[in-house]
Amino acid sequence: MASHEKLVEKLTKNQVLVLAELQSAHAPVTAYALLDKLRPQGFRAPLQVYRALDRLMALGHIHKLESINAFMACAHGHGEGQHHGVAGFAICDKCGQVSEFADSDIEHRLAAWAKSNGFHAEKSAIELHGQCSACAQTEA
Amino acid sequence: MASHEKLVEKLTKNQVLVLAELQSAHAPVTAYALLDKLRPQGFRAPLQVYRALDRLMALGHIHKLESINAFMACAHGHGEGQHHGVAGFAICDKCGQVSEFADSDIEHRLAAWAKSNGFHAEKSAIELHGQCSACAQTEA
DNA sequence: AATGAAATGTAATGTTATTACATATTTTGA
DNA sequence: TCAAAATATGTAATAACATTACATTTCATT
Repeated sequence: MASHEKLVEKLTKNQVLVLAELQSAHAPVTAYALLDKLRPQGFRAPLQVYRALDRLMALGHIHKLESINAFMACAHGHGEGQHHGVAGFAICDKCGQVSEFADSDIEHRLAAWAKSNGFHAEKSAIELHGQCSACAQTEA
Repeated sequence: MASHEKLVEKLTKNQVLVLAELQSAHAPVTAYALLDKLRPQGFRAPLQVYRALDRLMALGHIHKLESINAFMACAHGHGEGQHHGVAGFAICDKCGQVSEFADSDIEHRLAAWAKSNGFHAEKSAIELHGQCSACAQTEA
């Protein structure tokens, strides 16, 4: 049991607040939108948000969608044996809906490219833009 | 012959200047860095750069690296039958060097995901971060 | 030359993110 | 326990990236 203690990450108050906001959003949220939502809870400056976001990303709890400068709670759980592979995102430019997906083939291809080119990859971003199923049907 | 005329895109002066800068850079450049480099050529405002960048991206001459807010000339040519697949980028966080790559397997997997999920993809961004071969050897 | 479309110029502002520094809280270990 | 060290927070200012709005010019076509 004691051997687990190091693994049990403890989130600080600000980190918990930011993560909770993102989890309840079920959609990407920008840093400044988070700041506004958390003002009632005492947030006053961007840095409070960005610091929490940095830590939550490092822990794998959230993702940054680089192409829209917004953040999303990770769709997967964070239990014991949960392996987090490379995540991909499909972003609907009409309605803003985002689907997270994982594809081990893509992961393997990226790893293969990295290996054969001597590139030491630490993180990746895969983002698709277009229209989601619903929006595509509602005529272009 | 005449049937080709519509296909021969003509770049404007500003677009040519921006593209030339990016091509000679052999590395990603930010919009404001481009603005500064082009001041001697008469550029005075960000919008002049952003407008040219938008058009060059639409034409496939350049790519935006979403994760670093910078732009790069496309590594491939733009001759007649040149098909431009999905491009991936490996960005070295140590030295800033960027390698562009194309992987048709990844392209197919993304297309397959999109098809089975009814997502109509229009563009994609694939960006790896880490250390390039040279930097990884110079010890972490 | 007159028209309309596309491109350009300019200013102001909006949005996203970081630096710098001060203060407070928590952890560690003597 | 208490002081030192490490971690987390607070606050202000500023930097970096991007767009809106509107006026003017250029260019292809009549």
